[in-house]
Amino acid sequence: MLANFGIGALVGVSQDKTIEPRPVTGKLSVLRKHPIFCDLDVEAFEQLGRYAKPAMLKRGATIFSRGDPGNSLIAVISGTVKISISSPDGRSAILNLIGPGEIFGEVAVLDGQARTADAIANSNCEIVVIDRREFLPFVKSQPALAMKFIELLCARLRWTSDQVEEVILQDLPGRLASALIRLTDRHKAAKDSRTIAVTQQEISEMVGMSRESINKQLRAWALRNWVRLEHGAIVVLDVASLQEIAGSGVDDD
Amino acid sequence: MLANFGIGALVGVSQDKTIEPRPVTGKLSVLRKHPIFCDLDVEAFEQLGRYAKPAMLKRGATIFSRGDPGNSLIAVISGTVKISISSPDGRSAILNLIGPGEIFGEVAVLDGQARTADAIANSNCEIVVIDRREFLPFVKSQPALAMKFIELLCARLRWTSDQVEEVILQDLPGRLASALIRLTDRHKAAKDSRTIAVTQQEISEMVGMSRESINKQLRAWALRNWVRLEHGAIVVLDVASLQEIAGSGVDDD
DNA sequence: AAACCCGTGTGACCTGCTTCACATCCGCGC
DNA sequence: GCGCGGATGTGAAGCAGGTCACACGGGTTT
Repeated sequence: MLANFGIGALVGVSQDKTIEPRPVTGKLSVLRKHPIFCDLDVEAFEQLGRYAKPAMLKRGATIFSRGDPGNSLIAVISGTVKISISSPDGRSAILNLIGPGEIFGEVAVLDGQARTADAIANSNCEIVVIDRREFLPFVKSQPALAMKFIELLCARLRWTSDQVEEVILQDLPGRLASALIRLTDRHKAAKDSRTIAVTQQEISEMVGMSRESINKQLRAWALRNWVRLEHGAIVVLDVASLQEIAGSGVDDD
Repeated sequence: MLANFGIGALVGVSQDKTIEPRPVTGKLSVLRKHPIFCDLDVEAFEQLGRYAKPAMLKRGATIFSRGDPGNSLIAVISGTVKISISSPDGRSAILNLIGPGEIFGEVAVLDGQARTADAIANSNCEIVVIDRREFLPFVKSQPALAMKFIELLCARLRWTSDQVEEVILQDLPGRLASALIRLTDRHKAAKDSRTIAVTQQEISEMVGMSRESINKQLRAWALRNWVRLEHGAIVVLDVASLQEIAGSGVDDD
């Protein structure tokens, strides 16, 4: 049962001595670059490392579900995690994709409320979990950290507001273009900034439109060499043209 | 000129000046209840009062526009302010309505980036403006305040995520029902919790659908006594039924 | 009271997107 | 290599909701 990969597995990982040759710090080095932690002094970061419980997840594993108590902050070491919500009738929407070196689940940890969305491993993943009871005092002991979190939350808020704006004001081409641009921006740290490793199904769920419609639009753009379609990935060739579409409701085609 | 609608009238305090012995602090008392400020000690709050520059606005006045530098935090004393965005082709979307005792514009102040939306007085308003250069140091001098802002940002994030969810997953009845419920929740402090003082045009912009469609749906519900429609207001009569619609994509009608 | 303006109410038509129903392609396990 | 499942490609048909074009009503300005 997949449920085993859930909270139980995550929280209880402390006892694994076999998997862990070096202390957690090795894996955690990806996190060192994250804006939240980059300014932390060495001792504090190692302290954090002691709180972090590592876990491996198989694709499809549930990390937490909407309504769960927000007991932990999660950082992704490798793989990607999908933050999504789903309606009773089976439709689902992807709110965010979290990649290596990023963290998620901070809202519920910080305000103590229930999780508002589901977190599911989108590929095989390596993550670390930090318990709320250890993390909150830690934040309070590091005054600068609180400001960092404020910045993080502001960034999230901007990202989410952008989504609202797109979905309400723009039509299919506009939304799709905006989404592609946001995704290239996000991954610009990666080697090939223009290649976005997502399926069309995933894009459709991020944008809130049907997979078929997305495919047709992408295809139209592929003919004009604005994008190139690959298996499980989209390569953005002409950012400027997409920005044109995203910026104003002007019709293309 | 309508401008001398008078502070007294707006604040809801009687015109006679006897009620208002002290200047700014009196107006600011509305803010004292706000979660951000309620735990502040007296001196700190008065300090804040000294930073606050009061202003009167006529309906339709622009407080800031998207792209402006985020120089100030604004608190509403009386009236309501509309946070919205608009596309080049004239369509516009309302992200939030800010009422008396609430604050807005904190994101840009906290992260130093540009404003992502427009703020416009939705009625004649009395506001106070706090400059970023005074406010940021103040926040840092009050450690508890940073945590308060974290909570505020979390709440905003939840509000905005809810919006994304609604807009992506739900159809017209669902979105409308959700919006009405959220609005009744917000105003439950007011005298009549079930009366929402918004026009149908405004609702349509919050929900991202046409005014006509909204009207037809509301009318259908009015026949069933789920709501009552008034001039510039909607009275929610049967919250449970609306929750039913909002909760699952089940079709009504 | 007449003239406005703004919010509301309502129908007829139009369209962008969904749904459905497929065919195809690619990668991967056996 | 063969088969299977997930990802992609594509057309036909339907419908939710948008757009347009009105009419009404009530409140406030002149």
